Amino acid sequence: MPKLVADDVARQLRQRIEAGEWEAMGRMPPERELAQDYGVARNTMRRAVSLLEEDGIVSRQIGRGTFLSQPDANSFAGIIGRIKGTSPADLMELRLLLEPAAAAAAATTASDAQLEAIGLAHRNACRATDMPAFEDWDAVFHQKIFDCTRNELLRETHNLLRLLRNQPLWFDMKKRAFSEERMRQYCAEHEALLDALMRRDRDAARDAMTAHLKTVQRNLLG
Amino acid sequence: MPKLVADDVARQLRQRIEAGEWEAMGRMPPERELAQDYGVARNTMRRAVSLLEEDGIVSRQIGRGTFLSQPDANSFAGIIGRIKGTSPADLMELRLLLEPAAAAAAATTASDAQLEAIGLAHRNACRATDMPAFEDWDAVFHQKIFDCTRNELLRETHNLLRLLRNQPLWFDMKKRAFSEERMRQYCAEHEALLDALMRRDRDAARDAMTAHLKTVQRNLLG
DNA sequence: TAATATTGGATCATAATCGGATCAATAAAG
DNA sequence: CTTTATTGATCCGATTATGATCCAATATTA
Repeated sequence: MPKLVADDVARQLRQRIEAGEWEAMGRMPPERELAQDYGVARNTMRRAVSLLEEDGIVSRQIGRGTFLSQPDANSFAGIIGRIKGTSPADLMELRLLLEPAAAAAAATTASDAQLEAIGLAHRNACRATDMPAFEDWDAVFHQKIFDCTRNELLRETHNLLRLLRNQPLWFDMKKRAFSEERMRQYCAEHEALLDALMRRDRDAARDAMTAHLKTVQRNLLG
Repeated sequence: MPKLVADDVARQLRQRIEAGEWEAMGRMPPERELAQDYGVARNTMRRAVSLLEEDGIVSRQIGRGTFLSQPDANSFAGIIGRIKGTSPADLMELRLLLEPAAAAAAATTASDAQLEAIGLAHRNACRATDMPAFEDWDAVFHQKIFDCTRNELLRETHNLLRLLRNQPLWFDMKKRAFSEERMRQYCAEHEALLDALMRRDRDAARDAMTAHLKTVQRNLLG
């Protein structure tokens, strides 16, 4: 019956997956078991699952099983595992969402002592001569801005992104993109940002951070 | 039996650790004992504990035992630990940063199939009669919008926030704030958002999401 | 201090499970 | 009849769980 039983089975499986049926365990039952449940031959079930695989909904591994492409959406560990593989482009996009907002908040909520800490990190970064030293102080600079935020979750989210940037792959990338000239540019942009913060100018701080991150984005990703 | 017993056991152990079961003594029972408790071979239990070790949750020492490692400021585990204690107010603030941007992105990048999935979640949410059912479909609705985003990190960050909202304390809060009228209002706002998405109107989608989240914020926090 | 027990680390052979692949037989549709 | 999809069967290779045994480091006890 060229009615494509496999297509039909695939559609039903897709629905069950989207309904979140096997989300908890992150994997589907074995093909042999599914075949029996649906009353079809394993070959047919194999074809049905292959369709799901072609759509990227599941991935199969010999000897292990068939796994949902979005495993452990419901566990912190699973999220962390997947977050570790994110691309620099994605990360910069998220920074552009969070950091300007943090800068704006900092402009109004920062204490004088916190502003001084930001200034110190800025001056130390400008004094740096090699890439690792600059990167360290740059990280402190951005971190201190988030510290001014009253939002603990925002701070921790930034912490998460900072950890990602410390992974080996990132280090190489930053090293390639580093140059004396760019470091001077970053310092100038930090300076402008710091000025805005000290003037308590929300909008200027937001704009300065946005401009700075776009520079970084351009340098890193072209 | 390749049923991934080790993964399963590891998940259960992780839960017991997070529940603070062995926090007092700072260490876990011996592998041999745990293996017997769970009715698995010691090799399997070893693999399960190894998974915890890889995540930095525990550390093992020959001849001494397996010890709980306290969350470090610069580890993913530490960040997660602190994130779990964040306040609803902080969380809503972060949602207001991320979700409007995601909605705007979705307006331009969503495929027709994805829009259909969002619509399906919306209709199901409107049909819901009790709070848990509505919450489930509401979660799917927002999730599907992030799925349209091309940014994996953004999706996972939203996953993280969604997980936070699933914690028991949040559940009580949402239950108190729930009412038929509010559910209808949410549905209307979802409708407006969905309209904007289908019109491919970035700005309208962003504004609709912002308006919706401000409503939620008002209802939840007063 | 010395002997013993406990605990994690490591390896091995065995068996079970699972996806991958192929083939001949059968049935349905053009 | 030709084409195509399904079936049922069989084998393969990869992965995993098990049970057993030994090693190495630490803790406990005599």
